[in-house]
Amino acid sequence: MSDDKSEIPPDLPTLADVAERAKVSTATVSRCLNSPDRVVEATRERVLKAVRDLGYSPNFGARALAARRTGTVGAIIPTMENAIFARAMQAFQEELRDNGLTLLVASSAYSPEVEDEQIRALVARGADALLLIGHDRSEALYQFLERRGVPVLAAWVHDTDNPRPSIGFDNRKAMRQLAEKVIAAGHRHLAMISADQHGNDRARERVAGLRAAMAAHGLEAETLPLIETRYSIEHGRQAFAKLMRRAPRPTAVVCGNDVLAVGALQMARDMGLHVPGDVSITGFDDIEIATLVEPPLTTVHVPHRAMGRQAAQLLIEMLRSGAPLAESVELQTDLRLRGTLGPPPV
Amino acid sequence: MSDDKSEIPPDLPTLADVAERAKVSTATVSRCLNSPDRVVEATRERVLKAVRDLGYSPNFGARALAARRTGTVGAIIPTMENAIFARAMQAFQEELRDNGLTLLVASSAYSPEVEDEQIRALVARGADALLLIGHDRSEALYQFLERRGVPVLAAWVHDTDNPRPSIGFDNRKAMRQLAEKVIAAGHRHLAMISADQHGNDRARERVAGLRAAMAAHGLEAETLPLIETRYSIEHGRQAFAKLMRRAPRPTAVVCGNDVLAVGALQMARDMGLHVPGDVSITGFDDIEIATLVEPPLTTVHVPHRAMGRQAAQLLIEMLRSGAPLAESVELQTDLRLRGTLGPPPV
DNA sequence: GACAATAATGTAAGCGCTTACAAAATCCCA
DNA sequence: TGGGATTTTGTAAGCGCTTACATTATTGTC
Repeated sequence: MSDDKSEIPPDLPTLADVAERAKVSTATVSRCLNSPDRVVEATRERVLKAVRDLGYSPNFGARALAARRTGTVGAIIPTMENAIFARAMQAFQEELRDNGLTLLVASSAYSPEVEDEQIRALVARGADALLLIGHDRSEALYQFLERRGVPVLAAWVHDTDNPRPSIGFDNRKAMRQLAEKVIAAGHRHLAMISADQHGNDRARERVAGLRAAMAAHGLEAETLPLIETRYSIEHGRQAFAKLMRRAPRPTAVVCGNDVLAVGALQMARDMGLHVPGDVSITGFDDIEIATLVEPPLTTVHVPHRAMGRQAAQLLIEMLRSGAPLAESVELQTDLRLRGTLGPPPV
Repeated sequence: MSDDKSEIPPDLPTLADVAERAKVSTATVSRCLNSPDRVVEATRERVLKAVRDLGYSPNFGARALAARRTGTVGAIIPTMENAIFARAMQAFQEELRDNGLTLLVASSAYSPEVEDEQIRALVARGADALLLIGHDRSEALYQFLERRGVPVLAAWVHDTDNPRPSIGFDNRKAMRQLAEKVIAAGHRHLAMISADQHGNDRARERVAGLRAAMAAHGLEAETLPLIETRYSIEHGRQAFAKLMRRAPRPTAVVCGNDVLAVGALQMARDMGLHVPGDVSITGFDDIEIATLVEPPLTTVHVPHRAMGRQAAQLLIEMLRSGAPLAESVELQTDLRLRGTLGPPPV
């Protein structure tokens, strides 16, 4: 509108300018850039020189429009604020980059509605493929993505019951293994702090894993004290305090992830409770803070980097083959038994 | 090439389809979507209904090509692996989103070369504007950006000597304030662990801040034991161990950021040194881990969220006005004096 | 009620690239 | 060395949208 001292639109060189300078057609220039081996060397060099001389770089929109793809992959993660997804995203991005693709990240704040919106936004922005966390989302959304031919890969989960492609691990099994150790340590009064299970299959599976272990050892899984709360240290603190007011007081608090566990640990310290002497605490994820706290956290180690890297590889494969289906990949987790788990107080 | 069971390109509805269904021209549909108030209500409703019925959503490439902008803002941060930039980026993204813009993030791994490459990649992807960390980069790069008319904002710095727009704080002043406290506590043998100063003005300024404080109090700033290392807990550990072998042994180790400080703290513990009894340690940034460690870290608090949010606002303003210049904004940091700083051992 | 001003809509020309197809150049071997 | 096979290059038709400008409808004024 009001163009005060409106800059003159910096008139950038186009393909045609390069073509003219190199005395070839635009098609040849395009080939030089996209499939160099379909052009004879002498021509290619001439063209590339023209590109350099002019400082040419292709117009993204035009390329996307003509090629009907953008070379962009989207990822929607629940949060960027803590380290849970950071490492995997870093690896994911590196691998994409090595393959000439760009990453577009958005976060959903653990809200299915926001996630829905973000997915549509990323697709509208031209994401060629999508990485999502978990499987839990509406059928309508999956249809929308299928209709648009956007391949989707779910990370952080491996669930043989779900046919959609995924890269991840079996959350239930992993939590169950950990829970077995907790029970083996002698605990009978367990409690859990979890993320909201709504729209979060990882959280649900982890709760189920704990319950399964309890049931297998004759503990009443149905009456497990369980608090669902947001993923933050502060919420972990509060949930822990609430659980400690229960009677009988839990001797072990299993947390759905490390962030909650660190909050619990802090609150235990503030309440003057000794860990693991008075109460044991476990986490899930094995992010960096797990080893920073004192005592270090007993948790489930998740291979974040491998998951990120392989996620990229799978997605690239899906993109190449044009087939929306890929085989799901299961990664293994392993237990990290550290200082916060011990026998219950006598 | 080989199209095994190649999906039929899902033929998505276009603007023209919507126009036909709503019995209007494509121009009117476009207006409904981009400047709804330039269309009378009845028409608008008819068009929006057609949009809904058809499940239409605009083609990104076409829109970018025709409108000569993409609605995308790029950010290049040194790393995604730790929390230093996470919170600010989260706020940045939220603010952009509220204004209908999308964020494209890349990381440079603290390498100027990678950063250069990433900047060009983001611009090639059609970033309309860019958020970068610090001012340190080649003149050629700035020229490239200017030529393309891409507004750039530097975050994490405020340096009145540098005319380019920025949002951030005075790293030197902040570190100096902290150093004054360290010296006031009685320390005479200081040491520092910093990030590589090359291509990192924040690191440089922080070192300068410490030196300035030392000089002001008659300490030999030139002989300050200084180790430059990568930003990771492990590197912080190693650097700390090395510094402790110096004679005279430093009584206070000032770290260029919290990640290094936490590594130092861990190593102190492993070496059987009491903090702050035997040695004081300070950080910079005040990220979450600062309060998780024991004792909690004395550090400089940086207003991450405010920086991220305001960065978005400034960039939006630059985009709107078309003017590549904006006034730099200085944010205030403040000291968080916690458990890791005490008097030197007697 | 006529006419100018203003608002709403339509027409159509690109935006800069990719790619199917056509044409030209080069290669290979009898 | 001729002529088909193959490689290299050119021609030109879009890709789906925005927007300047033209046209038509509506409003207000006297």
